[in-house]
Amino acid sequence: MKNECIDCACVMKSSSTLKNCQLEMLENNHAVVKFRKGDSIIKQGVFSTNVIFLRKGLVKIHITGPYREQIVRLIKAPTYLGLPTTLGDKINQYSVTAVLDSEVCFIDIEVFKRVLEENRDFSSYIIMELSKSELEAYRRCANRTQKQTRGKLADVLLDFSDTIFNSDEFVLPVSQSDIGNWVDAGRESINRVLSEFATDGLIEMTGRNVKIRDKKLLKMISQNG
DNA sequence: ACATTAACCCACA
DNA sequence: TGTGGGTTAATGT
Repeated sequence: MKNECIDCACVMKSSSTLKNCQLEMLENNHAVVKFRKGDSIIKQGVFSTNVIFLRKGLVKIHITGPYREQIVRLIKAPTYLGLPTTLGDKINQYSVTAVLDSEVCFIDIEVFKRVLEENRDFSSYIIMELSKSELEAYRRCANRTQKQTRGKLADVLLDFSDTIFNSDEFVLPVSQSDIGNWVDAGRESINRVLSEFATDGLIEMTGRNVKIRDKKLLKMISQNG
């Protein structure tokens, strides 16, 4: 068989525990697809029979609420996508859109389930991931309702810096109105607070280029709301 | 909400 | 292949 899946992060962190026949099963039932930024990877409301593994890139998960589009989270490779929506319901409960150019691997749900059944380590790894993700969602939920915009925006900037880009200097991958939809604020508040941060010397901003100048203070703002 | 700017597409040379 | 114009989305106030 090709060794695409062995090197592929599809089986990341569990490759050692997957038996050859299981790898082969994945190998014969997957498809690698590239997406340009802005492309839709999963559409809310559509029937789905695939689990998706994000190999490269950055995506946003979002749902259309009663009033507007709500961005739930940004998530970078490598990670599984669409587990809750594919295992929990036949119809996708949310959308996933590429924020940067991305590469994903589609895996048939039945094959995925079979590997889950056959491989304990793999299943517990998946449960761990889902649990972490749920805890993260709870934390964000509390933050979103209780923090003020400056605190939430500080969170976002720190998230970009520490988790997503691992750098104090980065290019905002999403528009300001997207950030607004994400942290539950209007785009003009985002804009206002961003320039406020800039004049206060917390960050430097040219267009979408951001350089973090005072991370300690930013963390303070993040903690104190 | 309005003014300005940047990005994009398309026709045309 | 490059340029002008027109349109739309993003941004700043």
